[in-house]
Amino acid sequence: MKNDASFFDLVYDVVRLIPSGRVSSYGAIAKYLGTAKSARMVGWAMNAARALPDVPAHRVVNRVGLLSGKNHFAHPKRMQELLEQEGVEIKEDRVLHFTKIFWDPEKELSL
DNA sequence: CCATTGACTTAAG
DNA sequence: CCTTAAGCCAATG
Repeated sequence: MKNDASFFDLVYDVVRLIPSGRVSSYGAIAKYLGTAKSARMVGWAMNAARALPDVPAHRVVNRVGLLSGKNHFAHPKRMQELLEQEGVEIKEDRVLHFTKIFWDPEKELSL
């Protein structure tokens, strides 16, 4: 059996766990995976995640709640719309109440 | 193999 | 939270 637990697969696994109406950050996910300094790699993984329907990449934003990845979606507005559909308020491409709806895998999963 | 790039983060101002 | 600078690591050319 080949456990091809690639970095990407691990990222997908965490991102899939993000509940609706919540958002997480690349750094938080990276840290959870043990590669805290490779937050960029999480973004890179997300780039590949576009092909995967199970990976809600729109719930992953940067550390200040900025929709840094919106430009990589089908349409730049897509990410904001998806988040708003889940009850996340967006203003100027930024998540409102970011600290409140922020979902940290290290905290939420280790409780 | 070396250079560039990127959906980031942190530190300092 | 804004800007500038530097660090980080994998993929891509």
